[in-house]
Amino acid sequence: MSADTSSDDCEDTREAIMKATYRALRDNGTADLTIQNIADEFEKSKSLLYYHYETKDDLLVEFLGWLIDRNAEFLDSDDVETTVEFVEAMIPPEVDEERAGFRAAFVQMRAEAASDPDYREQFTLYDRLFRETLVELIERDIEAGRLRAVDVDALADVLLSTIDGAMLRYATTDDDVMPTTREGVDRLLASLRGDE
Amino acid sequence: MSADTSSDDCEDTREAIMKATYRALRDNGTADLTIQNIADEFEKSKSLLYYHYETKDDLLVEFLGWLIDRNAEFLDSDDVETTVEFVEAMIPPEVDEERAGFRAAFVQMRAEAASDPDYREQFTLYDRLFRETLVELIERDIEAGRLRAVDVDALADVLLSTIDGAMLRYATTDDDVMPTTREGVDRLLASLRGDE
DNA sequence: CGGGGCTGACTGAATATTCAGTCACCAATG
DNA sequence: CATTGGTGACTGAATATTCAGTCAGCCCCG
Repeated sequence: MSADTSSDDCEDTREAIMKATYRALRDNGTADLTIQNIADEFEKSKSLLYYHYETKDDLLVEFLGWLIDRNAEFLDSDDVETTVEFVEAMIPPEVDEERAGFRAAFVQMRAEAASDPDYREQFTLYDRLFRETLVELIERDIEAGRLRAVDVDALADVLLSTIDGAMLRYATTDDDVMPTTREGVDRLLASLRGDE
Repeated sequence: MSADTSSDDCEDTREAIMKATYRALRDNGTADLTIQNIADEFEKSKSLLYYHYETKDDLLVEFLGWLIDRNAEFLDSDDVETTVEFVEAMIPPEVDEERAGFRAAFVQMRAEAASDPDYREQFTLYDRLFRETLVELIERDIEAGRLRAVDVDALADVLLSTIDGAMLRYATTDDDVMPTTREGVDRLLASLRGDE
């Protein structure tokens, strides 16, 4: 009987704060991700951030979860049934401005994990989840005869590393590395199809 | 007749500052990379940092170049003659504590490039250099018959993305993704050897 | 009229940056 | 040789600035 879809000011505001944080991160980078910069992207006041979150760290922890969830959505929205579709969802052919900003934000948060244990834990879970998903897809492809029998773990790790690497390179260089990388992965997977 | 190997206080000091910055970054992360933390890793005084560099940003820009040069050295030190050796140099089998710290530092600097144009420019050049190197190695392998004829650009991009992705995942998760990724790449390259 | 959502002005601590001055060393000069 | 002046490396203390976090109180809706 609880009103789930009612106008929940609190949740709406928190969601708006997440979006503001996202914009501030995307445009300014982690180095300048200040409470003030977040507030500037937010329609309401800086003080309100402290009404909804204890500290800046609190806010950022929640934001990291939010960002990771958003990334996972790229897999659900398209229904991904095969390894090729997984790759296609993560290294899409078309240039998408919004997604470019998203990758910039994601990469910067992820790099923090190199020195922050809490972040690292989150990204470890994220990495395992994606890896497991990929392993299942590969196994299903092999069973269905869409893929030659291969070392599933090794292939999953290569694909995941390639996807993450393409994202890193895309976010941190001026060259568009996505199309060529994608073509290479396609050829690689094609060569692994059932033509023993 | 100019003394090239003379004791050059200035250059020695600047090198010491680079090393101190490296240690501060590796241990504290970009978020806590303060002038004070750098000074703590440095045997001389904090003021001296400002004697040798205009601002913190100045220092960091020089540091980025230094770090990138250091990374390139991994290729020169081992003499890399084939694609396989390139991969081996970038995804080495043995666990190396020092190199782990180096990767952590490198990834954190690189992520900054997502929002800082100066950093981005540096990493664009870095990426192109590595890509060119890889292209030449692949072409040489094909000519020598060590590799089947393939789309050189596509293969180079896949390998580079995989290497960068392995580094990112290694630096930001608790799982050691290197061995499995490396095995996968080895299998991939093996399947591309001259057995048409 | 009471309480939740919200604000602007403010504060203290952290941090970057400056600066006056020390010290070792060198070169020229009487 | 002894003195003088000059210079570059360096320091400690002071200053300027940024930034997370606080607080007293407003507004509006039930």
